[in-house]
Amino acid sequence: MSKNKILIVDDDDDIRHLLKYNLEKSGFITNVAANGLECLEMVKSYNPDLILLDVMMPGMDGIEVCERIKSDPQNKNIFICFLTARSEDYSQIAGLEAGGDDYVSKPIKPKVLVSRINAILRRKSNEEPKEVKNGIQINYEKYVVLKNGQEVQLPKKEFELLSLLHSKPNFVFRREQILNHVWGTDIVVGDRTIDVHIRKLREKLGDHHIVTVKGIGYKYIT
Amino acid sequence: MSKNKILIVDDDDDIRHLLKYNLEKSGFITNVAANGLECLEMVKSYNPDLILLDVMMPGMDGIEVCERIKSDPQNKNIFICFLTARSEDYSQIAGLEAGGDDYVSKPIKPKVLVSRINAILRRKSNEEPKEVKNGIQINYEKYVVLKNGQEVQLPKKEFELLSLLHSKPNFVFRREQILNHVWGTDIVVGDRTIDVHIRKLREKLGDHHIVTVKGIGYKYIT
DNA sequence: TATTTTATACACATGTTATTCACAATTAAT
DNA sequence: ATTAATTGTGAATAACATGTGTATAAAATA
Repeated sequence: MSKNKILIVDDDDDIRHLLKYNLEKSGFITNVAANGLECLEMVKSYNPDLILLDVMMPGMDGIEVCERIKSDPQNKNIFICFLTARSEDYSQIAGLEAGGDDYVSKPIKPKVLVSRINAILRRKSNEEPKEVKNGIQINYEKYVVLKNGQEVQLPKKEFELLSLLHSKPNFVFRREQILNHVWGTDIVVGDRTIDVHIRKLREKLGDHHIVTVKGIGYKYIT
Repeated sequence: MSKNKILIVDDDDDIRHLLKYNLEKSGFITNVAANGLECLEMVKSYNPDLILLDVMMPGMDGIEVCERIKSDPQNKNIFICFLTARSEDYSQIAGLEAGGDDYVSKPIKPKVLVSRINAILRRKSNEEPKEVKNGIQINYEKYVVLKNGQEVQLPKKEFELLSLLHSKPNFVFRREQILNHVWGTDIVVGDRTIDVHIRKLREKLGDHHIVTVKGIGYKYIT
């Protein structure tokens, strides 16, 4: 795999340098642009694999830039990751609709960013649709579950619980393991909490997906 | 059994030392790597039995490291245990799909970690002879017994009892040994308890697998 | 703040599993 | 063959784990 080229687009000088420094340290090839127009030009000349795109910029904002890039089919395999301030909730949604592939909230933690970038690039290389297991498919980006193609919105805990079981079908997760991952090692919840969430999942997805292994835990079966 | 070699991979210095200290105190041989690349090299030179692998690392993240390791069939019996923060994206837990065998959530409690590691290594030593013995095969992950390919769900005690006998075919386990393994040294049960469980196993699996050795105990025959 | 949704708690119902026990059957040794 | 020790068996019960209805707390949302 050749090294991945990343284009950093932000009007803030410090942020550009911070990101450039960290990403190069992590083995990426980078280039920078200070505004939307520069960015559009760089896309042609530099041909990046991924663009880190600030949403809020003077002149053309990130969303518009994204739309313009994505409107050219030639750029369809350039991934775009928005950089957003935590407060700008709207831009996140709008941005993803505009064709963004992910977003990272400021303040940016380099470690988080790198790992997120790796995730995006991994997704790129996979590209294959997520596996459907026993009629259930999980979309981590949208945070929804697809049951026979139908979107089902699950509350956070239920989603996480299902994700966990679904991630390794037929593997029996011990209650302790489930607790550690969905609730965390320090948080203490009652004995019946897992059961209740399992019940809700069964109500929503049907009884035949999650099997109880008495004395041990639960498993998602295929 | 020779001591088990554990490779600790984390970019955080403190965590590396904490883990190294605790694991060595518990009798493991350890070595450390600070990032994915180092890890890959250590895999070749150090040949660990188990890798504790941080998921979120700058540069190559844990999942990618895992994928690379597992892609080499030579490494198929190296166990990988992820270290994950609870907050991390669940798509990352899909690391289990990447071939991870288990995971531990941060913050890491040394005792929990050690016991988890022991469990993994035990599983390893059990799993290696994944052999079908006299038509019966045991799958520890799924917690099921395969009788001529048919899955049979056994209650916990029965499963453990069968596992024990099955682990050493034709070896006669004394009743006292069985008691220690399945029930533990402190728990006291009546004389007939073992017999009753043996009976249930025979009912479910057929009479010709477990043989009574009068005055001594039982054995699983092949 | 009011309202709705989500998460947890808890008591109890239910079903399963583990254990006990009295006695029958088997075995090995005398 | 008789005996003593040991194991098998059926049925009862204890112990336990999980499911469920409902209440309440906490969090998210309007």
